Amino acid sequence: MTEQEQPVTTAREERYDAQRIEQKWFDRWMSDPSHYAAEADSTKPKYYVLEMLPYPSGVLHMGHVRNYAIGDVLARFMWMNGYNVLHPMGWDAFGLPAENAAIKNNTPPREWTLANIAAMKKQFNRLGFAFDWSREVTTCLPEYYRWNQWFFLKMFESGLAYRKKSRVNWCPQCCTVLANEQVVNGNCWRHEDTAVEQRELEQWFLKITKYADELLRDLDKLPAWPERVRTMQRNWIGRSAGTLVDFDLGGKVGSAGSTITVFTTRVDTIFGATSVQLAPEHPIVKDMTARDADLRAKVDELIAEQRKAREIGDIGAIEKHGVFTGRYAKNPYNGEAVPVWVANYILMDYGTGAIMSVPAHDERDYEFAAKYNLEVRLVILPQSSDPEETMAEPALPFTTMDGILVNSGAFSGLSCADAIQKMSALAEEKGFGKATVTFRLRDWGISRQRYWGTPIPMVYCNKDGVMPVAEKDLPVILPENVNITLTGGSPLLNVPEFLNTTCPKCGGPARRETDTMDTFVDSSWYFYRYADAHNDKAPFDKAKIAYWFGAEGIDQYIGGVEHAILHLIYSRFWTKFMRDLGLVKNDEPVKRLFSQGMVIKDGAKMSKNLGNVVSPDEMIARYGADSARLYSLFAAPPDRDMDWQDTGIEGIHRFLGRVYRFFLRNAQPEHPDWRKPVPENLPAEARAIQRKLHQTIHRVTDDFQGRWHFNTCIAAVMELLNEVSGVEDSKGAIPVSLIAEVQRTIALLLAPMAPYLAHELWEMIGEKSNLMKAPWPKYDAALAALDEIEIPVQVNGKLRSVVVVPSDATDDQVKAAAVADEKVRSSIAGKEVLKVIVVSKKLVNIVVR
RNA sequence: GCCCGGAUGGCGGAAUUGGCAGACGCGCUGGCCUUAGGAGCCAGUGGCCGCAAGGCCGUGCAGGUUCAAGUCCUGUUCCGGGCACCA
Repeated sequence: MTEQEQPVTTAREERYDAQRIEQKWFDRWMSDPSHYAAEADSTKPKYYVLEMLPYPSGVLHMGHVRNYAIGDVLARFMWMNGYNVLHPMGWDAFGLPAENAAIKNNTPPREWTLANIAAMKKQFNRLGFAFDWSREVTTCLPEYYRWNQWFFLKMFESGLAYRKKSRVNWCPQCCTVLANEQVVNGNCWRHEDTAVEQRELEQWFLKITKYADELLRDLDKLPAWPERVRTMQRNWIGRSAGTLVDFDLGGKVGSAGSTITVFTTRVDTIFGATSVQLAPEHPIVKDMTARDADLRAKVDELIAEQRKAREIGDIGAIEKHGVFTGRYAKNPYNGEAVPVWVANYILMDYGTGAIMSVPAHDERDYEFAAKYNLEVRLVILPQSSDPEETMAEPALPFTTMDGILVNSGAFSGLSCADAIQKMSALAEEKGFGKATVTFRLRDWGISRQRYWGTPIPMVYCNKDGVMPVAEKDLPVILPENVNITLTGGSPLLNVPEFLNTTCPKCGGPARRETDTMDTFVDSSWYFYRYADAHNDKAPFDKAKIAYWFGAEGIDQYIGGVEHAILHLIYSRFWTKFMRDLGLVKNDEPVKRLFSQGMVIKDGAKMSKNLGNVVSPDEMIARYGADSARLYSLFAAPPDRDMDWQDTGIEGIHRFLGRVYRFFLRNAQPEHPDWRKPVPENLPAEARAIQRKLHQTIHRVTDDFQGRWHFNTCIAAVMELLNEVSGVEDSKGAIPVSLIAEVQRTIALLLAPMAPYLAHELWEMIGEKSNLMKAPWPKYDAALAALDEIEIPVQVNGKLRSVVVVPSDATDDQVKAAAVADEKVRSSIAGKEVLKVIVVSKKLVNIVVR
């Protein structure tokens, strides 16, 4: 039998053996450590693509595979398009799980973490991710965290790092403090069923609020970020413009003075204020309760309620109530004395902890006033284009800004917006208030009472007080062989050789800070370190940052939306601080951000509890890394949640098998025509293949550059394969040179997504160059064009026929063909043709009656 | 309560600019090949009516704009996410 006549079988040698192929290329790639390294002094344009660094838990999950597959595809695509690509990877290696593991397995956190890193690195490499390991960053190593300490000292010098006693969120499971950002619905973000407690502790804070305005404003500089993320950050920063107004108590109550300053966004309603409401923890309340045990008991109850609600995480759930203090305060606008209350719905940590209560124009105040029978005084009436509505008695509470002031002295008749401006100006002029802006954003508390983190480089001297460690003495090394317990307080308190030190100023005995830094410090600037990972003189060299970051930062950052607030707002803050230090020129760290969706199975996020976890190792063992990667790209567009289906990856694996066999049977690199150009004037069958080929290049390239719908890229290659899979039956009609072009192109198009198989195919067709950096195929519009096009013909908007016309047919010719079509004629027979709409090259619609 | 997403066959999804709804894959059905099949190949596969040709219906729901709507507008339901006594 000749080769062509052999029956279609999958003999042993024809089977797509992913393990064999992948092992072969794995060995080759791993033998060259600089295989994926960015070029040092390149004349090529740079492209910095980054995926968020993982926590080294020791085991990769499918979410990782998906996240890093997306980044890897992009990096490889950019290489093929001639860019100098930086695609680094590192480890977010500090954090509590290492301590938990230490307790459980009696393994030191460092050992445990480094072993996990080694294991995960192996998995990453096995998946074929093109990471430049020469720039690997591991945040738990002193060569990295010394720069956390260095930045901390710089912040301390600039007054951005400060210490204060404050009420903090305390997770009893973690035995440490949490940042506001780490409290989710009143629970710990790591222990979703553990309520966060409130404690008073001395803490280090970073003054992120200094940049609140800029962090908000510069969101407008980030059009290539998902709108969702920008909105979340906007809400988190929570800018609110309003007015401060002093209400006079007519005499000192205690040390907190005789003035209650309220914050309001609606000073225009102040003539309707019928009480002042204080937060239970307001300092003036303390004064007022000092000699009134009865009042104190009631206030303590309010405090307890608030605390409880905060711990449950639903502060809105408690019923509003309060207590009258017996005192009155003077409204400076009309001189009226209004009663002062303490209420459980007033928060001490927003605004000034005091409000004016305007029941007629605020929902909460209305609810409160109704309960205690406080006066409701209407001072705004509606203004509407409808005269019926204008100045009519509105339903209460009337909270909109579209209104006119009444009963407001000299301000009556003004619009709300005008009144706010004029009344704020008056306050400033008379000295009883001013326009102001408050933020929801709080300073970032970074102290953690844990061992496995960056030591805060400060010491406490009895003589000199709080002193920074000298820069030359960095790093402050985290000691090893520490007994780790979760009993509250840092394990470092029990390490005398760490704890006891000398004062940098006087040389006398001093005690080290034992708190370590929040691990979000580590991830706030790690991506700069990749540009100069081994610098031991500075966090990085400015010139290298200037090259890789340019004016706008990382070209493409990819990660989960769960970091939309925490990591990304801290990183933006850190960049602005570094810019002010003169270290970087970019205002923002990340130009383009992409948030990929989660991996779901059986309708839920994969989790051990639900038992719906799919192990990447198992998938790789069964189908190979290419199939795992390709399926994670094929199952859904990358920004959407992806539903994992075990049969889906089988389908992808079958597809790769079909590709492999198509090459196996049709590659003839020794054929004299193999490298010749494809002849012109191809027979129809060959021409169809050539057209499909160029259409496919077009579709895939478009999707890679534009909307990143890798699922349709893969579908396009599948269609191409379906189109050409019949060539074996038509030997002769298809020129060898065209088969060669098809095979070269398929290898190139698959190279970013399924690198192992693509490299094997590239070799099978006799190519010697490095596929990883081979030029991306060019599409030829003329070759992709159709000779004839199908035009659907509708009658009254319903499809009735399809006519085939030459692709250069005029609208009139198309119309003529449509009207001449037999099916069309029979469906318009006996009816009056009102109109014929011809959409060029698209469609004909005949409107009849 | 406010702010973002989303809803398309049995399933994942496609339709990029208002112009043939269901590409591609899974699953299913039938066939081929095989000692065998968890391999491979071919064909069919939105629903309803019909032997067929063909017809009617169909993108969460109710309206609207248009020659033409999954796509635009108004309202609404459900699902997911974020924020939330924020003054």
